[in-house]
Amino acid sequence: MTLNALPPHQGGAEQLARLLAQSLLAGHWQPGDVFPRELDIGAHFNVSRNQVRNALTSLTAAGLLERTAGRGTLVREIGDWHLLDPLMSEWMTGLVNLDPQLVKAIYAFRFSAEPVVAGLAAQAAQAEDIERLESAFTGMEKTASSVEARAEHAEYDVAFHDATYRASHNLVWRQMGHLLRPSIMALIHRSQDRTDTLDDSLTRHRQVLDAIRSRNASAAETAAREVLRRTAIDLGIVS
Amino acid sequence: MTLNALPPHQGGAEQLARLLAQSLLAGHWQPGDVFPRELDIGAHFNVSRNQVRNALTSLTAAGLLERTAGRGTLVREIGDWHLLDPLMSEWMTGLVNLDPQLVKAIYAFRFSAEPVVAGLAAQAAQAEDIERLESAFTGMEKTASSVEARAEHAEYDVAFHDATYRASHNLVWRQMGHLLRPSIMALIHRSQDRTDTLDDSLTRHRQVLDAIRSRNASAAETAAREVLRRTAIDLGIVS
DNA sequence: CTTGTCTAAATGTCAGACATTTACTAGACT
DNA sequence: AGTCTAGTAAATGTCTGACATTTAGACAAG
Repeated sequence: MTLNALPPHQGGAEQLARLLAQSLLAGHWQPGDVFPRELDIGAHFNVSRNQVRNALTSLTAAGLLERTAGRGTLVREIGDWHLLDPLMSEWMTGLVNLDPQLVKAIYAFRFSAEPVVAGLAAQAAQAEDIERLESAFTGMEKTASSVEARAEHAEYDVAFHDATYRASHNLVWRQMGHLLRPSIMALIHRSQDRTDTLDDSLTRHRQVLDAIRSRNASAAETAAREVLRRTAIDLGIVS
Repeated sequence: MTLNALPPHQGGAEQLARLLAQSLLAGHWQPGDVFPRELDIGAHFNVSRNQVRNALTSLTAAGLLERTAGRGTLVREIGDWHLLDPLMSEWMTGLVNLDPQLVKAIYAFRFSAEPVVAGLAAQAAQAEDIERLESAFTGMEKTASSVEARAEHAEYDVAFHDATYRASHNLVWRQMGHLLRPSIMALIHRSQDRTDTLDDSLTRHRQVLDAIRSRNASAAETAAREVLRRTAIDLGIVS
């Protein structure tokens, strides 16, 4: 595998890190492949060795690469990736070629986890949590009709689910909210955003909101499951 | 807050990172506090500025610190910590003074999540997963009676739960296995390891194993809940 | 066939100078 | 007095070159 030449004309090591990471996340590179040497990368993108090292440090911290002193840099297998590192979420977001295996795995996780989270949220939500949920939901409503506001709608969608995780008032669950943006963005092109589909989605989101507001945990669980069910079926996660 | 002088006589920046991280994880330092400057840390521990920068880079990646160019290094609040970063797990493990708030949050997460994971495991487990579970369980049995094998027993305990996460065959759930070691280690001193308690624990673990082996998802869920229930009650997570 | 040594090549580390960002201070001007 | 501006100090960020350390492989001696 070689690198697609794309010199980052602005910004520093973060640009480079994103570039390299996305090359890995797209599914090019086999586990065990040797990654280019620092000096080669630096020469290729015309950046200093420092920048390269900083970028590679990030990728290593994310579990994408493994570096040893005299050997070089090796590509790690997908099972070792730190999918919950916020940097990973940032890299995954906006990547159109995200590995389908990853999209499916993340969605399968959400399908199994979010009902539980919604149930916890129904038990633990405070007034400000309800406000966040309502605000996100009304944003979804406003942007549902127009087609050009699709990106904005997705942002409100992310905000809604993130508010659910936060409402659980658990530090660990809250961290998983980072997975939402890449998961939702990866599927944005998938749904034909037919009007009836969107109406249906809105209705189900509203049921989650209502269940949390009325502190009905089991209702929140089933409602959250219904929100995700259609896409889960499409992805072959559940029948 | 000042640093407890403890010059790491061996190893490089990782030792320093662990030291600094544990100082934060123990709950000293208030959010917003200014962290010592690079040069001061270097002078204090007699290491080069490079080592300090490498260590601080790790802590920053873990969400413990926030660094800006001319301002300095600030301590971030607990809600921003990346609890799922494997480095964090490593730092938390073996830390006796772990913030009780953290211990409780992690255990509350496990109490809500592991039943689901066990259910998935019952659906997705392969032969090798069953083997891992059995191996870990027999290890727990062997080390249950003697008191001096308490640490070894805890390792088998970790291995058992980790095998459950792996058996779910979901990349995201698998990552959460990293939380197990600090969670279990933090509670090792808590239980008086009375014999009847240990017997009870073994019985419940066996029920999880049997349920997964017989592919009974709902039985696995309830069994996993029972494994965690007693400690959850002790911690005040559930009544 | 094993062992030891040498060499090349890669990442890791150091030290110093310099760049950049930020907060603060002191004036100058209205 | 108040406000804008310039300047200064202090912190993190970056660059560069040299050197250290680790690894894999080649090659020869036993």
